[in-house]
Amino acid sequence: MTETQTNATREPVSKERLRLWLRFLKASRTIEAQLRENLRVEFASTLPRFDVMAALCRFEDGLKMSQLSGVLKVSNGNVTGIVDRLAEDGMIVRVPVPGDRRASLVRMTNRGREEFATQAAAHETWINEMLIDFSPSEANDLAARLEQLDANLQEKTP
Amino acid sequence: MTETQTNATREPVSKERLRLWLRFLKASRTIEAQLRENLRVEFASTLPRFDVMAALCRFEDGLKMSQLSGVLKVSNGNVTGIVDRLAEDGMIVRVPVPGDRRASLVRMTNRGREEFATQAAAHETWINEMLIDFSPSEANDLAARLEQLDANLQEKTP
DNA sequence: TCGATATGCTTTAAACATAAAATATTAGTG
DNA sequence: CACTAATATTTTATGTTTAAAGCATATCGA
Repeated sequence: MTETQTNATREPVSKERLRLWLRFLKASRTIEAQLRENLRVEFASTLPRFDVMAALCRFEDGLKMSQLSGVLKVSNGNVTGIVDRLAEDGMIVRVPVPGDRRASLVRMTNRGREEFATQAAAHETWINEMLIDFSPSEANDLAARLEQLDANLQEKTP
Repeated sequence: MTETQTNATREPVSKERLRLWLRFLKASRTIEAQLRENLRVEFASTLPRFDVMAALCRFEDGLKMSQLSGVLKVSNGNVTGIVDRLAEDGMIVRVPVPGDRRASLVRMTNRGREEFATQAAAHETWINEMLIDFSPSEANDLAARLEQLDANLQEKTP
């Protein structure tokens, strides 16, 4: 059975969707590259570090390593290294979990929260400048659309 | 001068744009992760390998290493390794350039073209399924919008 | 309780990524 | 023709990322 036949039994393939993905990916990479550069130059930091701090700031009670890698969609082993370095820099701490000697909670320190507040403000400004040609309401609409997309994708691959 | 003052002299920061970026990034990562997984499972390959083959298929006459890294926007040294592995697998070949003993053209082999055709068809199907809740015309509109965004971003940072 | 299995995390191996140095070749200039 | 600069690529050093293997600990059913 060929691909063409497989598709024919389902639904015609839309070239438009492929095109959308290619544009999507390109824009995403352009913005990410700029953010990386900005973080490196302004704060001697990286996007993964920023992401980890952002996640931990959203969850005041801390997150377990596995939860963290789940939230960030990054591999388990990867998180270990990033957390190691952030802990060395005093931004976060590992706290033992009372009932479970395998796990540890990762939480922000006060110093980390302070530092992140500064970085987050700058980050917001950078994004705002890069996406300046989206009006707030257009941004809102598109954000909602993307949230719906991601929700659908998540439920396809749990 | 503080960040806040800088913003005040320009334009109020839009929370909506930040939200848009966060959704954008999340969806992008979800899709990319799925593509990586699919390429790994179905074809024992990776996204960078796919990207190189896609670029070489677009340029039938082959590309020099430096052109390839330019098209893909990755560093020169990086391409060397990916091309080495693809060449080992017989997907591509390095051809000496007649007038210039420094350079070599990288081109697809027939086997590589065949293999890529299979992978590209699968790739298109995966994307089509993941973006199924975008109608072709909505996909078209959004793709155009993103192309415009990326063009604006490029001209900001040449 | 005990053995199997699941969970939480770290370590490891391979691929990928960048920047900078090294190598080789070519082109231009006096 | 020699000297310099430019070009094309690879190598090296360093670091990131993922998948999978490896420990340690927990949980659950017989």
